[in-house]
Amino acid sequence: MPVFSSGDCESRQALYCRKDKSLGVLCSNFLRLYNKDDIESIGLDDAATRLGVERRRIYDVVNILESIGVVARKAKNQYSWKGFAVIPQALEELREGFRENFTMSSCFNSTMDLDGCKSVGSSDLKLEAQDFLSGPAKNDNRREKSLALLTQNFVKLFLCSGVEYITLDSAATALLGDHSNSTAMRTKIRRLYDIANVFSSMNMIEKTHHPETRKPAFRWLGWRGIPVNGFPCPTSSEKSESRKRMFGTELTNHDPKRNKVESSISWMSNGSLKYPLTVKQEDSENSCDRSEVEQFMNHEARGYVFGPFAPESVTQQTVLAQNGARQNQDWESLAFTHHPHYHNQALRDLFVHYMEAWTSWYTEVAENKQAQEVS
DNA sequence: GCCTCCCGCCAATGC
DNA sequence: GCATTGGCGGGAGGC
Repeated sequence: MPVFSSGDCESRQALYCRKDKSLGVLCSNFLRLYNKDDIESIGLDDAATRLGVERRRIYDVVNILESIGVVARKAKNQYSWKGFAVIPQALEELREGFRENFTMSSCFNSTMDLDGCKSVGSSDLKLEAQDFLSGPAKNDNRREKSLALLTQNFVKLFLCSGVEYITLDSAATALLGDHSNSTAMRTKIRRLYDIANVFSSMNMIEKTHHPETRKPAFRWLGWRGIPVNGFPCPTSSEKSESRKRMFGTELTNHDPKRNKVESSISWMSNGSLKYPLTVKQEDSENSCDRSEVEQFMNHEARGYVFGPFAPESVTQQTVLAQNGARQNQDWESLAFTHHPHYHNQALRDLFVHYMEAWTSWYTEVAENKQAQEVS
């Protein structure tokens, strides 16, 4: 008997409800089930039985989680639970691996690409697509197309390009390398929806709209900790979205203004590509604005409140102990580790300015808090 | 109408 | 040869 029964559709027991079957919900349930100290190994058959799904679906979730290190394959049918603590390191490894063999040239002026096509906008990015696609040798066809590798490359798109919003069709084009094959594109986009569902349920990305094109797009949130009580902290764009997607639900199209899929990528003749990006800007309504930082810092000030997925080893006291003097240093090192490494000088300067302002503001907040505690 | 993505077929791979 | 793994795309739910 499944451990987790249907949620929204419980009253419609006999009726089929697609939302209950989504990969995002399954991922949430999977994490809830196995995020425990005493979990050493995860049996796929056991997981399928307890979650009430086919084994095939467990493979999807496990492959995606494995690509960011949350689980690791031990043996046939057996995975070990690594936990959420490994995610920052896994993300950093992806970034580092990317940096080693990736050449990127940012151009923030409206330019012409090599085959003469006008670039999409003022903030375009040229990527050497062949360098970007990391993974096994090209003749290893099956592995090359694996969900795990696709997941890692999808994450790299966010981590290493400096883009804030990515549409799935542009991601598919970037990762596929051949946008003329419509069947392959559709398949790739299907897989990206799967990945997006899982990451969204973990609050690592959010579905929103590209501020320029208004097309459905995904915004990278990164690993910010465990969702509070099963629901993530609202982000700035969530606040501005009139219709909100709740944690653990699917990413079905809820945009009242549907747009026909059209690739926003123009390809260069040498295989390089351009795709629209929105560079993180301080004054952008969708960027990590001050209120969002405040909200994030508020969590820190009183100790992060872990939700149902919280590692049990992380106690409130442990979290509190991390506050105080070490906090600023930790945030700085975290920021250093995870900040985008812009090749563009202007962007780098902007980021440095942003970081300095943030650090200064945080120091002030920390000092005030300390003063309050003393008094 | 069409975006989203579940479902299960079946080929590749492992034992 | 059987079991496991997982790519793939048809087609239907949902907005």
